[in-house]
Amino acid sequence: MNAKPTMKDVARRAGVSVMTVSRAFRSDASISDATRDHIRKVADELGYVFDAVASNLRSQRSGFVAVTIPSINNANFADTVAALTGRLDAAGLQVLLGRTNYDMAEEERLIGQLLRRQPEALVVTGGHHTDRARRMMQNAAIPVVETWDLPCRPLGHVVGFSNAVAMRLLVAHLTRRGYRRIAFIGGDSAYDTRGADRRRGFVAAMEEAGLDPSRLVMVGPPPVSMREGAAAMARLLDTLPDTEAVVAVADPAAFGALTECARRGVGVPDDMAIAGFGNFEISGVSVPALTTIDPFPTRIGDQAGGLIADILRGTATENGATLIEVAPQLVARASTGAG
Amino acid sequence: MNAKPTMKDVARRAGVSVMTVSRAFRSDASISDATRDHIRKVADELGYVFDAVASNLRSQRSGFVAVTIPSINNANFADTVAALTGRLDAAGLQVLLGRTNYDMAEEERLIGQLLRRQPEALVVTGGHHTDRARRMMQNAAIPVVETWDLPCRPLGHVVGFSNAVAMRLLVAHLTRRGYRRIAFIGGDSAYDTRGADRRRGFVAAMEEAGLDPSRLVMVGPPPVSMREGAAAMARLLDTLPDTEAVVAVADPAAFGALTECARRGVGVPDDMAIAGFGNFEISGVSVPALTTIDPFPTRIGDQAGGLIADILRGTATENGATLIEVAPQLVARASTGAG
DNA sequence: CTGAAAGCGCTAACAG
DNA sequence: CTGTTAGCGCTTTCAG
Repeated sequence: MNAKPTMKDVARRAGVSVMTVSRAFRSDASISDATRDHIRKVADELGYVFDAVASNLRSQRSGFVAVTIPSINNANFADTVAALTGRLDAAGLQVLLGRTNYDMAEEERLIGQLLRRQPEALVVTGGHHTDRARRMMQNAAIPVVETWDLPCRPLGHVVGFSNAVAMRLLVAHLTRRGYRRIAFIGGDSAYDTRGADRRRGFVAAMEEAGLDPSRLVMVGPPPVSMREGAAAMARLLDTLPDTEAVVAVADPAAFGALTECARRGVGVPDDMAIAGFGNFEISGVSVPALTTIDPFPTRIGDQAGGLIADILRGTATENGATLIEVAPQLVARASTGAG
Repeated sequence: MNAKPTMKDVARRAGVSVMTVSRAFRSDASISDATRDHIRKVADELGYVFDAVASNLRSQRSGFVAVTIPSINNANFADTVAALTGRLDAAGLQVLLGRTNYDMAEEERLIGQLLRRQPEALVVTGGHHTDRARRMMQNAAIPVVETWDLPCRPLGHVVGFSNAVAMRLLVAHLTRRGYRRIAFIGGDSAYDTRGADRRRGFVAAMEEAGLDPSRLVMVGPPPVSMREGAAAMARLLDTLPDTEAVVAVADPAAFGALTECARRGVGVPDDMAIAGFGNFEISGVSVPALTTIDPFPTRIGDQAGGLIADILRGTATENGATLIEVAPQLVARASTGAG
């Protein structure tokens, strides 16, 4: 065995032309079953591996969909990517995944890298981007889908929800249950734009309810870890001990806060109510279970994937930009006295 | 603006040859700084995007490293991928990630898909593969690294540890602290090969200690969720109430077991000791904190990434296969009466 | 340091 | 249903 066999080698050995071999490796092409089976068998014997790089260049179709997420290790984004991958896989498309680490500058760099691979569509998490990143995406002349947000200035398609509105659901739930002195635990707003949106939503909802929105505990850059959630709760209990309820930017932080209460013998929800965001697995299992918001990550991925598959297949109208709102839902549980 | 500009367009506009433009987009090529700056500026004005597909075909270097992991949403694998990505990124390589869903048949399919993209190296999680997958990887004539395991028949390089030996650390820790009736909570062994290795390691260690290794609670296919961990603990408390300690196949399941004890008023560690695997964030934050094994996922990713970067750069010896053992470590905490 | 010619492996477009 | 011709956009190779 010398160099890697190409279609030419398969063609020679199978006694057909290269073009026929090419057809044997595609699903739609018109070719007799007998010929296809024969060619495939010969290819297997030779250890032939189809060269997608050459195929992509000639056909000007990469089969890639570039996807950026803030973090790989986050159940919400992972669920979206899983659903998205499933939909795209069914359409013969492959996800090219990049992680921004909650950093717009890194997102810009990443998008530049990904676009070199000639993706057929681009899915980004969030609606905040650097100007250069916006320009690159617009110039790319491919469908762009922003997710997990409802951007003010959409680049193209949108599959998401308003993070601010989601927080209102939480504040409304807490005020309905009689909580007044409500605090917010979040990350450094300079980085996590979705987290900042949630904080703004919290503040706005508190103001509308005529409550003091100034109980804000900000920790380091996102994601806010369980440990940071615990530390934030410790700070809160030390400095604002009359706080009645806490909303955390996400469930892991909320769980951390819960553990701090457990360590200090602060009863949840009797002495302190706690709510999170994301409906992570832990929020349903912890004792007590955590009230949270379900943003339906799988639905987001399904919708985005379906949209892209339709557009690339030419099925979609593609008249302007699609806006698919996936409405988040309150999940009321014991940590706020519900359930 | 018509079609997407190519190097030819940039070359014409910059008054140089295509070759010079090509050089302007690489770091090593010999070209004057003035020319490079000029070309880059022209390219920016034109909105030129380097076409990696064409570059790959001609140079026969894709810049891809294919990586398979069982699940995206798992802190351990995510940490390995993050570290790996960091190392490879520094070497100008891009990760092409695929998820096997803990399924060897899916792994086989995925590897076939990934190899068509002409990756320069392949990193797989685990040392168990279908025969066809093994053959594909061997025929690919690229460096293969198996991780998170110490395979009996390595395909090439290995960066990992013995899952069985890791369980011995846990059993030794528990017996040292006086626990005798120790149970194991794990997933359906037909699927999760690493989980099955851990179960075997548990059984072997129990036998060596002269203890009964038959307290096994197997739940569904992996990953074992928190909820399944809780259900398994419930079953255990109902059917084998004299059990003194539990080892779970991974931390989430261990945490689920812990919550079931909390719901039932079973004291941990006084009435029941619990240990997990993976040193996930939750094991350090839960109340009580969970004893676990740290498999050093970041170290695995760093080592695998460094190895590949060295090999592809031609720095590595590449005489045969490298074996890098990353020894896992016991993290003793309150859930087994330690810490 | 810069340029001209050739071709990577495959498929679009057409012809039969 | 199968074959022929040309060429995707870049880089290797060689020459200046």
